[in-house]
Amino acid sequence: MTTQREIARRAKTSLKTVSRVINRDPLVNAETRARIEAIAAEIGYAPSQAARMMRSQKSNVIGFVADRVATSASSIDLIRGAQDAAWERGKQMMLFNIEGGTPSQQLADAQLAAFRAEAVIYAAVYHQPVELPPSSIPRVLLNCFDPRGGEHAIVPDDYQLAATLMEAVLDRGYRRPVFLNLNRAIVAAGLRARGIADVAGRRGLDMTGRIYEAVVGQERYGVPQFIADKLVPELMSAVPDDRPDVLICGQDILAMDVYFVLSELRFRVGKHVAVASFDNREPIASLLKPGLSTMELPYYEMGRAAMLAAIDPPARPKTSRLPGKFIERSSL
Amino acid sequence: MTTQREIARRAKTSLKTVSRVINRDPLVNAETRARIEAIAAEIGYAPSQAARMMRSQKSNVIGFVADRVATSASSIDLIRGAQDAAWERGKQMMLFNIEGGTPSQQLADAQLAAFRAEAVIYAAVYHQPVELPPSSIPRVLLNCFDPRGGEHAIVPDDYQLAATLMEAVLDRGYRRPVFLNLNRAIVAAGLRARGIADVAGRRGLDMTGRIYEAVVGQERYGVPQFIADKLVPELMSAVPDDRPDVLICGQDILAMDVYFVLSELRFRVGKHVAVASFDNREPIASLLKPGLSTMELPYYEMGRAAMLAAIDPPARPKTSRLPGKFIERSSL
DNA sequence: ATGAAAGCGCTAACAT
DNA sequence: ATGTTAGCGCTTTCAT
Repeated sequence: MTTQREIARRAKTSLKTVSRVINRDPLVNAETRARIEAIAAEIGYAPSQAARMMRSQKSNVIGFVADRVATSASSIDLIRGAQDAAWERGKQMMLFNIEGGTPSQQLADAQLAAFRAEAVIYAAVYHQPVELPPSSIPRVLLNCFDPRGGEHAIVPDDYQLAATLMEAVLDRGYRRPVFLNLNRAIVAAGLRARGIADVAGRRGLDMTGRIYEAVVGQERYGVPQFIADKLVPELMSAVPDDRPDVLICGQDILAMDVYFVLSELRFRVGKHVAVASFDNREPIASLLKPGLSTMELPYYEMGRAAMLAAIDPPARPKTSRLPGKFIERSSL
Repeated sequence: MTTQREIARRAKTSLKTVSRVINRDPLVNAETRARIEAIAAEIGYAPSQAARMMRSQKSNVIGFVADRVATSASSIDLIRGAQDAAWERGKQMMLFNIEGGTPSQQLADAQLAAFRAEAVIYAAVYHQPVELPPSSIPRVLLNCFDPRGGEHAIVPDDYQLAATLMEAVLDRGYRRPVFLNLNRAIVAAGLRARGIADVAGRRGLDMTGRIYEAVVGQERYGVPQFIADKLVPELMSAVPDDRPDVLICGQDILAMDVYFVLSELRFRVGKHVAVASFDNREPIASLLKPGLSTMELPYYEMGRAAMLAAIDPPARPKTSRLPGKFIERSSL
């Protein structure tokens, strides 16, 4: 590999002048600059990040520790958002996939320390509280938060997502919505139930007894245990005037399950009963027939926000809640 | 950050001895070692990767350039496989997501050069030929290959995948299979057609006129254009004795589409007609009712193989074809 | 506008 | 078994 010293030798100038040119310092004679740039290009000079890190004591590295995230499809967008933001700000993101346990956690920490990472983003698979051991470098929690509120966190605004979706549902004239919610243990479930109930209440609709826990566990590949095959037939067996006119599902893959159960029962989605959901998990959402109307979770934007917060840490820890977007297809 | 010098000062020993302890060089007195290790732990010493890189002229960094891969769900497994293998071998993988074009490609190259990456893995979204500009560092192509054969490549063995699937189909007694293949422009399509036709021929079945191109384009989120809604009704309108008894789909999301079309036509999958496919794309494959029998693409193993090849480059470029695994569910 | 010198933290090479 | 010296490639500091 060629060095600045080599360029200086060829350009018959000093090391420092070469350094200035490489670092775009304007205080260099235009002609000298041109000559140096030509030589650098010719010999294929590439600055050594290691030497820079060492001398400047700045690594420009931000760690991204993904707790099982890299296994989960939706969270690629978290990674992409963070990567893109890092790139724009001239930072190098370093990705670590850990499996919950402390052993891999510690290995990741050691690597991050060795690279003198300036900050770490810790991302979880689903919106949840986490209690992490204290960290010596700035940390941003992504899709999770410190229940004691001591850390900067970026999470989806599940209350807003549910409220927005409920408004869309009611705007379209549905009056007998049922919400097939996530597992109660999941933070999002509580926030969404409130968002839905609040909007309903404001519109003179009582959701009491219309919110069910339909997603029981969380499994590999994000395929949890659903109870749609028991619950949906029950709900749909009511007389037409009591029967739900729309099934709001806590996640797209539950909606997919619901589609199958409904089809089994000879109900046609979008005709006999509407379906709406949360995630906009592609390709499922657009491949279902009819296409699934669903709230898109702001994962890409969350990834970006986390990276920006990691690069310029806010003065005091705060939690940012990012809104989701309603994606309209024909199931609603 | 503390340094080895600081440890040496406290331990009243030399820098080099500390270096030996940190690097697990056995030629150190056990007592000295213990003392140094205690001090290191106490002051929270972490070696500087930058200094190591610089002095040893070894970066231990392997680049992973993902051409739109990080957008695509299935290819997370490529990344996980590579990451895990890198980890085991003490290497740090550096992930770059590029968008096909040369501008981001060049930025990634510059970063990799700056970090003095020892090798690069170049991964494509689907099995395809690629012609890349020559690279100064060892390169491994993942899920793609150099048509001139000049580069090391890791690809799925699409011929084997199709042959294995076809054997499973015929073993189960199906005699009127139809193959809804991928777009002809896709390398996998040709290999699979041959695999299926060869196995059929060996079993006295002629696939002529039974292989269709049912996946037309390749789009965002891996949702291409399907022609199942035209083709399947046509195929299924034949008299029962001429009608396909199994539809083999080129990918799981096409299979999902086929499920919907069949349901529309009042055919029940697994009862009136079987379905099989390629990908094992979760959660779709296990969420479909009945569950989809499908050939799992060996992405995780491919990622691993690519990383191992990147770390220990083979003497001469070769193409490794990795076999897939039949995942049995009840659609077949 | 340019340059000289020092040194970031570590390990290779060579003593002792 | 331990220590000394030098230097990796760069940027900081301080001259000129």
